[in-house]
Amino acid sequence: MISKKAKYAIHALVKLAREREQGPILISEISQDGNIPKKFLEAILLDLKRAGILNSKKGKGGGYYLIKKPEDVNMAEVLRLFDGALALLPCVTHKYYERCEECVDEQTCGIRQVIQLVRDETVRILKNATLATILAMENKGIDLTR
Amino acid sequence: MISKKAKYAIHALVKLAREREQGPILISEISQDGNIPKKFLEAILLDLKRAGILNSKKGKGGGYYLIKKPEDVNMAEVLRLFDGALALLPCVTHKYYERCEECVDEQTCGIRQVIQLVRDETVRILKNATLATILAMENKGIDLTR
DNA sequence: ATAAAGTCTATCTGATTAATAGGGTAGTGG
DNA sequence: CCACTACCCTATTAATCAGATAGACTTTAT
Repeated sequence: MISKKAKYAIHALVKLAREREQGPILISEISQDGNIPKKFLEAILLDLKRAGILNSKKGKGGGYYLIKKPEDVNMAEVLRLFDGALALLPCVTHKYYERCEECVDEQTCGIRQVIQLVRDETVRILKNATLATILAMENKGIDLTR
Repeated sequence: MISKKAKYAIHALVKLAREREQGPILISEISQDGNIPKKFLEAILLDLKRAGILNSKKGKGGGYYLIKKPEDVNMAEVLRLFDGALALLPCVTHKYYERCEECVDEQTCGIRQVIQLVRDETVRILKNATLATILAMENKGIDLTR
């Protein structure tokens, strides 16, 4: 399961992408719109700013806005930012790699190979899922799951 | 990330499948073999017994043994048993379904659709990964990740 | 009977998640 | 230049869960 933090982040990003023509958007507006605790959201948006996805403007008429192009913000990046590795085991990640003590030979470990397959597919799908494709799906009412 | 409990469970199952011709295997042997805390492992094996995957025999010569065929025990089942839903969001699960408050229209929610895709692929791979296929991979030294 | 082995109940610690509070600081319009 | 707005920062908290441990109990083979 992804954390609420990541989920809130995605909702905020989708909103910011959808309304990116309208200038900076207030934290309080995003908060109300998405049922997200305001203070909690502040921290999330800050993280996204530090990650170079958003920027902010203070004072009257301020707020947050997207600086990356919607097609350049993918879900793999966002989930990694808030929840760390996407893989189900530390031994199949790059950045968060950790060896399993019980593993005699990592190269032939059957469990590891299965988890690796899952990870590869997950990353592939999440990298294809950008704010642009998400918006497109919502606009066109396409339902991929049917 | 999957819990240690699930990981321990898989390791124990693989061992029990590998050595299933040799009669019941002691908790303590599985424990030592896999660097798994014995008391912790006890609870895990009990869960697997209650789930109808293992059976046990008390007293001398006792221990745990597989009652399902290795090809009938898949990783989706095991992970669900210990970690609950495989999906990344509660709104795309069946058994653990929970609606997102912020979701206006679930049918067209772009985020949900992406997560649904990930879930479907994950389930597909994990259902194909049985104890039998894992053993086969280890025996033949096949490395799917290369 | 007795030793071997699984079963049950209870508890504990530490980490993490989610959230809240309250103030500090800095841009911006008038 | 000043007041307003809204971002920024620190600390704390409650709840939950993961992981692990302890000890007594029950069943079974010999």
